[in-house]
Amino acid sequence: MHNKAKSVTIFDVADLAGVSKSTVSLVLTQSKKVSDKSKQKVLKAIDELGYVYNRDAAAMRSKRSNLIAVVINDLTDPVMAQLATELELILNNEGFQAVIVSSNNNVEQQTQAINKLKEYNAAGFIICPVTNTCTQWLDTLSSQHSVVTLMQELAFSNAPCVLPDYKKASHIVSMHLLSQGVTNIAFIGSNLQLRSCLTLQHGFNTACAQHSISPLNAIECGENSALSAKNAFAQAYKSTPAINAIVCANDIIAHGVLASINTLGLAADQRIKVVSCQQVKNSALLDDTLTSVAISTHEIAKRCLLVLQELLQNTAPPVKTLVNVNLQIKESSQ
Amino acid sequence: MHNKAKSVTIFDVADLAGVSKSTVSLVLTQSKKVSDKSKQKVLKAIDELGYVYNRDAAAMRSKRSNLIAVVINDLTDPVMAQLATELELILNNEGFQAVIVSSNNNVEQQTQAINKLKEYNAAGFIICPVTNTCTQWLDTLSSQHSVVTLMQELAFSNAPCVLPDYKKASHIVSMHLLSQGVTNIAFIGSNLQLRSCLTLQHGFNTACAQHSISPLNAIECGENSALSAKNAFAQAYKSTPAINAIVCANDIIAHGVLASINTLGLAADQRIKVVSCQQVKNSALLDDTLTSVAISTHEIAKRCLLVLQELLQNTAPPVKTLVNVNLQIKESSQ
DNA sequence: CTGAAAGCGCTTACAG
DNA sequence: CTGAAAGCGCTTACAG
Repeated sequence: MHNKAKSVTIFDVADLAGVSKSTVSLVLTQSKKVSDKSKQKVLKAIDELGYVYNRDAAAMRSKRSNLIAVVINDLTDPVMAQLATELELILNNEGFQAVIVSSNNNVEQQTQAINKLKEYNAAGFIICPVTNTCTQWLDTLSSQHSVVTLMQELAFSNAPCVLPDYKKASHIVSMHLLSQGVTNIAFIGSNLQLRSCLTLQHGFNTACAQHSISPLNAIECGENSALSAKNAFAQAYKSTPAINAIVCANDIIAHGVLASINTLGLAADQRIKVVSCQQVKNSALLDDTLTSVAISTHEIAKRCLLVLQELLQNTAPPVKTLVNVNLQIKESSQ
Repeated sequence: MHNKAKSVTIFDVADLAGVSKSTVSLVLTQSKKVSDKSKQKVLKAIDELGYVYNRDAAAMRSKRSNLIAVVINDLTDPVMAQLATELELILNNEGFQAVIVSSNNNVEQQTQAINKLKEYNAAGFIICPVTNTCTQWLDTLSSQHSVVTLMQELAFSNAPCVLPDYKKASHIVSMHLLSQGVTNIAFIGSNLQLRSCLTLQHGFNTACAQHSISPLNAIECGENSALSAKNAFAQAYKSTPAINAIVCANDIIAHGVLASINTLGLAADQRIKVVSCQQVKNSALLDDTLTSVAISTHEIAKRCLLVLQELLQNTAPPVKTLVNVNLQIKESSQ
């Protein structure tokens, strides 16, 4: 029933307003070269006719587009969902049209989504790369389009990257722990080989070295869930009961570790101190006692926009932007 | 540096392949009226030139579009994120291009996003309405475009709606509880006036009536979080310690209620039974002992696609599609 | 400040 | 099965 009637064009608007198509176009594109009288007439006609601007036609003719693709690796990850929301808000405020797509942590889906969005003339691509994204592929894309990567760095890529200062995050939180004299300390994460996780471990190791302490073996849990972390920690504790401090990749993991520790029934003087490198908001989390590092998705989104705008203006943005992080000390590390 | 070189058109492809533009176009649109030889030549030329199909031009000329807008009210809600992901997958499989946008539970943002997507010629709109979406506005939109609403019903709207059978969900879970002889039972949710929550309460009340039991006053917690639910329940318990069963709007709420109950140190024979009407996956949730009702986002997405396709083909779909739900009995209700 | 004209990259009948 | 031609709705110089 619809789709057909859709033939109100600037021509009709011009007719009703009693001006030429050019004038209507100028009004539509916010040009100042139009008299106020004409502008009002045009606006009135647009309203009366229910005219809808056809961006496809405009983009095609002008060879410009304000579509920005936001390619998220996993929308069901709370941090990524938060980031997507922030990015959309910020992009829309700048007059872009944000288009969020999810690659579901799958290279093929990522490639396919981006190829499709090229066909829709996306002006830029903001990408949270999936784990096995190929650097060469990204570089090719980046040589032809404006692309910025997010949260996850690709080794030796030319594409500009915006991410939190993971190394600092794990470093400050580890130093905080070590300065209290803990000695048997370990790191726990869900995918130790992931680039961002390697960076966290690097910051952790550096802190240990500064305190002349050799850390225990890192603990890996199968997935990024509290349950998985709980089990992994329980396992690790069995073989290394001397452990007295643990640095977790994020709050979800820490939540699981704390639950595991609670079942141990340790005396106050044997308490195992727990900290997290990345705070994540989660409506299911109950306790607010975890020492953690806050990472501002808002700040990251803002930086990302800046880098993108530089790319679109053909100036060379920093190839890497590290966003600052903040230690929040609570009871869990006392 | 980019955006300018982008002038490889079907004309260039036709030239290199030694055929006419029409033939290239036919290949591009998957027509069968092209000989295999020509097709191969065209495909080869496309590959060599790095030609990118221009969907804007195609859409404009053909007056067809396969863009589907998925307007989510809150991407940071795990259920909605899950749903968005499922929808995208299913839509893309059917040859559509899903565009996810978030309205952040804000009517203005919702309206603005949809108006913009009209300008981009979206062929259809899948909308999770924000709480104060106006029925009249939706009906107008729906009379001009293909729109289906999701998860949240709008009173007396003409737009087709796909949602889980909330009433059945709360009914079966309440019946399960009541059949065990509980007498002092209450419902708890974060926004009792929300339409979907009213439906949950309706199923709950019906079950109570069938067992000739008057339920206690419903409990409302400020926000949909475990912490908020924990506090609200603690408060309610103080004034009504006789309570021995509680039906929660969802798992997050139930999680908070359980935490609150745990602090009470009740004897085994005084235990308060807890159930939830809507299971939500959350990586921070540790215990798997909650009796809850599973709602399949995959099934909802599938139904949604079907309804949308009917609309696009101008057949009249069911105005309301209720997706079935499944009771999962665990220890929390025993 | 306004109008007439050309053209963006495609698709679609319509002849051959 | 292929080619020539018209046109989708806009923008953009270019004259007036």
